[in-house]
Amino acid sequence: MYVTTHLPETIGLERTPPRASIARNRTVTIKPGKHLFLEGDPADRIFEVASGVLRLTRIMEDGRRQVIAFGYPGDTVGFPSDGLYHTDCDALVPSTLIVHRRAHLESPKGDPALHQRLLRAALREISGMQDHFMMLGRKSSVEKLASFLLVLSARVGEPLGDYDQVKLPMNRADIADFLGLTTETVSRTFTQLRKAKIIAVDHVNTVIILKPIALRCIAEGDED
Amino acid sequence: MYVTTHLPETIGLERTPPRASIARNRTVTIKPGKHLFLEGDPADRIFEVASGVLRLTRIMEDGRRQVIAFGYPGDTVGFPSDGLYHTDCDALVPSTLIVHRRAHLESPKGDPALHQRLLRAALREISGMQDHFMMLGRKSSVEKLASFLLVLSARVGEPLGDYDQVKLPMNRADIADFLGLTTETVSRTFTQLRKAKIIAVDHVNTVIILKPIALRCIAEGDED
DNA sequence: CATGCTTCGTTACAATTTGATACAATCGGA
DNA sequence: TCCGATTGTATCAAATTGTAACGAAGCATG
Repeated sequence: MYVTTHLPETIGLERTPPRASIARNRTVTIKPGKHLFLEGDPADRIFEVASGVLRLTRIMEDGRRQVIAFGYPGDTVGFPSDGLYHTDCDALVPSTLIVHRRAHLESPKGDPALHQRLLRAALREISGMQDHFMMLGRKSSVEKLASFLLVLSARVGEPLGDYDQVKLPMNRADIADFLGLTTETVSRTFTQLRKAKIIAVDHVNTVIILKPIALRCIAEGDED
Repeated sequence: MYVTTHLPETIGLERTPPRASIARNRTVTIKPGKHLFLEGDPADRIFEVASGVLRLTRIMEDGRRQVIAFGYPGDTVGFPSDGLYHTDCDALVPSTLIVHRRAHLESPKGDPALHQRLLRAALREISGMQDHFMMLGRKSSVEKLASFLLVLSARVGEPLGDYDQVKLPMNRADIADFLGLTTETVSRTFTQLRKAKIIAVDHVNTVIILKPIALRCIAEGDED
């Protein structure tokens, strides 16, 4: 999910290019469910999310899935290694992306400022992933969900009266696969936070954070 | 733990510079238990492991620890974000490191080839971390340990008769914190693999892989 | 507009894995 | 050889998962 500033959202347009034939345009739009790239595809382009939400996943042969990250506006996705993408990437909602050539990441020739920016994004990515390791390896299910909601709240929360409201474009299975839990556990944990009046859930995919401080305590494991 | 080729090992020398005052030498040595840097330190240097093994960790306020990675020869550690290190790093055995200035990662001026190499290392790092996500989030304890031993075997295994031998410079707690388990579970799982005659354990910190194929099956979750 | 289908989320209960605790065994350094 | 740290083992508790059932929401069809 990365940790960056958020840009204003715009609604994605129509034209969705078939994957692997992305034109040399500066921006591109992608519809929900459509793939931007797959694991193993040659990675000639790097994408900055301008609006929408992307989902980066890896799948094991037996079907187990890990959501590596959600790509929110301001995030950069598609870092190559050995010239290939190492995750699948698809859109959760209509999204618009700024397209960069891999060459701009690899060499400052042509656009040193862009090179610099992509490089910084890669380093931020490493740092963000290190945070997530702690989450996956050492946090309990409540701590995971609380942390997740807090990060989303900081990134894309919208004020609603005195509270903060967070829309969840992903379903429970996505959250589960992101946090290393099962959907049932995610569901049970939502209920637990709801019953403790720390959050309220509206229409399944909107969360209102009633007690942000309590949520933070839980996320960090202060007592229970 | 990263996935790269291994260089020949050499024994670390005497002089251990105090952290944060690393000279402008090209290489540096570090003794077991000594810290190369801490989370939050200004990150002016990037290090390539020439010999030895490093441990990168993050610690939560309540003491919970996550081993982010082990740094083996060929690995690069110390990628900065916002000019700071985001993990602690110390040595498990005497280690020698090649020191690079951060500037070489951030700009090709001065040494374009080095810039290129550090950049590639950062991208490999991202890819390697994505692998580890799957490990932490979606694998069982046996699968985790089997995967771990296989990667070590591929990276630093030594032939021993018909088999492959792996030395473990880290203790059970390190392995546990790397895999998101407890030491007891790691211990149990070692025993389990030992009783199944898939590995043999010599002097606690040397593992002989008796059935590499069976180990791979377990690592990938083929049956049980 | 009603119907049936499907997907998704929630809940209850059982099963399993993992964690906690305690203690014995082993290893390595003094 | 002894001592302390690490590791292994056993037992029990707790947390998470698996299973199954159910209800709500969305969608297509008649």
